[in-house]
Amino acid sequence: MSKPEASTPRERYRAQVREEIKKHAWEQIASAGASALSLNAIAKRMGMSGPALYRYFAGRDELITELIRDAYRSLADTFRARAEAGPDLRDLAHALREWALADPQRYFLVYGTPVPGYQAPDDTTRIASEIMAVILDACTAGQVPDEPASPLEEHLHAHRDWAGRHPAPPSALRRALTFWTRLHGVLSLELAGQFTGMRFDPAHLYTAEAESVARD
Amino acid sequence: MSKPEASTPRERYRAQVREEIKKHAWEQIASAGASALSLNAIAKRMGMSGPALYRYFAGRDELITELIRDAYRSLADTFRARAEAGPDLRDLAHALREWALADPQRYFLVYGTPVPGYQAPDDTTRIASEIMAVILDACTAGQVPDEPASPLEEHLHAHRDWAGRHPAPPSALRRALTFWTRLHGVLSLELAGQFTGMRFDPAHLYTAEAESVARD
DNA sequence: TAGCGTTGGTGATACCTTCTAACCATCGGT
DNA sequence: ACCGATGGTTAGAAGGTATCACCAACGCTA
Repeated sequence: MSKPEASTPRERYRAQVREEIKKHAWEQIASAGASALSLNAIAKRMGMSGPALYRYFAGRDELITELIRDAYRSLADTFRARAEAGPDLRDLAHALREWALADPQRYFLVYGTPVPGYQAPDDTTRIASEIMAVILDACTAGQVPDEPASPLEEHLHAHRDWAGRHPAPPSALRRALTFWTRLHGVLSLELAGQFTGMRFDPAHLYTAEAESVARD
Repeated sequence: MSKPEASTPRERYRAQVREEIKKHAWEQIASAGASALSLNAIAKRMGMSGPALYRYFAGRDELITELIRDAYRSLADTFRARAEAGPDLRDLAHALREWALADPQRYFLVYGTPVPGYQAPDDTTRIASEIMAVILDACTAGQVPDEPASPLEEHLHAHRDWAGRHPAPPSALRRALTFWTRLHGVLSLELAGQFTGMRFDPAHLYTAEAESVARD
């Protein structure tokens, strides 16, 4: 999942055990949420007792941090993979939804409720901007160079540090952000179960929102 | 906050202690998130020891459920209060953002990451539909009776149980949902700190999204 | 091949949490 | 003045994180 190559057999064993720990952690998170993750329970399921896990992770926080990192990487990978088939916003939107529905708690680990004190590791921001670059590509692609910029677009263009060195016009900056926020809006509410009870199909709403960004 | 009137002095005292417990709970949630809520810590801060709180709440879950209920009621109240000044979507959007920024963790308690097993109490769905009714009012107000309905609007109209007996045309159903999802998309990402690092002002993006629903 | 440092695993322990059980005090109505 | 309902206490079970001291086993090196 992360580092397939290891030189010595010791390191290979270590990496393998770490992966097994993470595997059990994901199962536990998927079934009861991240807040219910228990190192003790993982250890028991792996046949070893309690404190052994501390040889592989400094503590619960470091394990969760590692899972967040993996989730980020996984999302970035699926985005990049999809983008290689052509920079289409609808495709990206569909890939995002597939990825989220495959494991809702994994989505929430990345985009869900944050713990007030917690600081995401700095390399996740690098992955986040990698994701944003793919979106910016797709937003820049099908667009005519420049129409007159709206006030919002002026503002975003004035603070475009987050776009890095990407040559996206102001309108693409705005479209990339609304792509992100609109899809997250529908998706997170759907995954949170806020639509259950209402009988409509969230997929239709989702594709309509994706369309609203693609055509404008 | 919830039941100001009580007959006997005993019940009055009980209600008062319950409110104080909730007050401390909110402080704790605001500073460390809902997952870090500790009944023991609350009891200590109130000068009484441990299990006394179980005379007032059956357990941690019931306390959190009560907080969620209060949060829902608070949001519905601010919505209704704002709606009495006239059914304007921009005003509602502004009221929502104010309410969310006042206490981000309270927002996440309502719309944030759900615990897989947990079931929201059924009376929250009643409050949720009350909120939705206000939005539907505002969406129906400034609208011409009927343009040709889009496929999404047809679908929503075919499954309009969630709108109750509200006389909203198909276009209003769609606008109400996108109002909800688009604003939640910007707001939740902002509150989660996903925009920190990017230097732009989320307020501009938020008002632009509110505008996008108001004008269409 | 013998030695030995590094590494992985163990049980004991401290300290936290939720929550139950048993006991006691106090309030308020009859 | 009595007595049940109510509120509060301590003790304790069960389970969590995390540290410590100890032990075994692996693998490199002399």
